[in-house]
Amino acid sequence: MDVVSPELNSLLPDEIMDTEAIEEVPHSQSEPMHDTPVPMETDAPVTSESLNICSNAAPAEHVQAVTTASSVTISASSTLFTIKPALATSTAATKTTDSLTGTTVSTSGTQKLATPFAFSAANHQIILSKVASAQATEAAKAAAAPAQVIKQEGQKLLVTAIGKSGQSIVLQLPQTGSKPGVLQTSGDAKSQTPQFKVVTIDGRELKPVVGSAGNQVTTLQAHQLKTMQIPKKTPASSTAPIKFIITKTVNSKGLSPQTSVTPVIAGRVVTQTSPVMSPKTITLSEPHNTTIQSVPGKKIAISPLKTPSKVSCWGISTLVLFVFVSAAETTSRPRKPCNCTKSQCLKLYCDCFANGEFCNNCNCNNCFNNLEHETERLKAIKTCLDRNPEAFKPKIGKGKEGESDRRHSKGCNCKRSGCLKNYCECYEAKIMCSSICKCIGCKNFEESPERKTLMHLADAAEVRVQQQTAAKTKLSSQISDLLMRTTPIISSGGGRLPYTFVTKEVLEATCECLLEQAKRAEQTRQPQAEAERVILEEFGHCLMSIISSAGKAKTDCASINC
DNA sequence: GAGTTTGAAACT
DNA sequence: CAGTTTCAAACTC
Repeated sequence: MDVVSPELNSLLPDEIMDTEAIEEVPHSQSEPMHDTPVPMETDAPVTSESLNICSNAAPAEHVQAVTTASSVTISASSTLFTIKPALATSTAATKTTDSLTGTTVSTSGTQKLATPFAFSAANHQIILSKVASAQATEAAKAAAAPAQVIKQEGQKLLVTAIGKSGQSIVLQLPQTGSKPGVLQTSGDAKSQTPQFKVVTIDGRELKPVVGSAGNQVTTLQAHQLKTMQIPKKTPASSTAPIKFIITKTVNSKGLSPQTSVTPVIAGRVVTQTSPVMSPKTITLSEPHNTTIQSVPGKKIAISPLKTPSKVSCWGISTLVLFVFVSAAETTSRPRKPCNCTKSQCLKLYCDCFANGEFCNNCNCNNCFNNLEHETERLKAIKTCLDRNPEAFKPKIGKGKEGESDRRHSKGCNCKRSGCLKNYCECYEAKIMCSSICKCIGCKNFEESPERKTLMHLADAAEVRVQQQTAAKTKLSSQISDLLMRTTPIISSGGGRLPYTFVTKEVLEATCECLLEQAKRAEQTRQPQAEAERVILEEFGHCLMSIISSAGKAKTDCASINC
């Protein structure tokens, strides 16, 4: 379903609508852009910068963004970006390569990124990107082009864009489908301001949106989509945000309406650098006042793992912050706690770290995989990526044509397990070994009788577990029901069953009676059978007394209530 | 729960 | 790249 209105189509360049070829999308004609990969290095000065990441309530283990007073690490695909404030004095130059574009990001003191700044929420992804204009002017350079998604509420995404002098913003929603769509804000051609775009991916439907100038919140509807002119920046309003609410419609892949969504992240790309010669460099850093804003204590990490299937590449590479937003999703996919003892959870031995997540409720010792040790964590991430640029990519990917849909990206190397135990990463992922596996004595292939037997056993076990679970649920339900029916107290007009009178005192008295009978039987040297009989008989008397008392109490109560 | 086995990750 | 060591999870008892 195309969620973009014809009206919008006429307003925006066709390529924006092409969600199938987002990487090759040329720039708007009104906004001259480079149509070649952007050089990632530039000596252009940094004008200003701001990266602002916050989370309202995202579960710690799912929100992946790390920011500190000194740096922010963002990774896209296998790329690691370390973003430092403009005033950072570090001279340690680092380079990372964007596997998607093949370009290199260099850092030296100040991180310069010829990339858009992007982030995502849950399975849908939002990419905010700052796109440099080839003809950007000094005025444009000075003007910030910020935006940030503040949070998500149900089907709505609240996006804050800080107004920029003379900048026009067009918001366009993506087409549905599996490929990324584009939600773009573009700079005003006349003012030659840098472009600014917002991208959504994963085929999520977003209702076309538009915001009106001024500091207000607007729910944007498809028919409202239009070009918006942000008023000239004034000192008084320069920091005041213009807010948009992007309303997300539900599609087959969407979150359920009941999903309690928490957001997310706010990202802001404020400036770009060189206006003419190297307009593709963007500087990101943290704002002065805050890092994690909305919800203290909530962890935010930038995951090097959660990579989109495709990332916008408008002549520039893309930074993507993957953010998971749903508490419900968290509970539905709890991460197994790690038990690392020696790795400080900063090596790929640690599953949490390997999945780009913070340790949370783990059993690890000396854990550094947390916000308190973000410097070390960032360094460790970089080390891993230096060693293997695909270290954080999912190991289970799509196989070659003609092969299974899913296969291990590297293949396993099992020698003794026959690839039929969870030691084997293929088996653990419930996929069969493939031609790239180097395993010895593999039994994890389609026709393997051992594998079939194991599968049958596993299926049977699963059925058994399901049955047991169902039985437990039913029993629990029955108990609850029984308790509910016996809970009503006298004052409510209901009656108590006799056993509710079996208090501690009554039990003690009953036991004393039974013991007394036992003593008598022993003293009179009665046979054991006779002793048991009198004890049971006494027990019956006790029960009758309890029942009788209960009935009497009920009667008394009824008369009182009358 | 302790000890063993296993194979990926890390190291040389 | 190959061999070795380290590590944490899987497994066994």
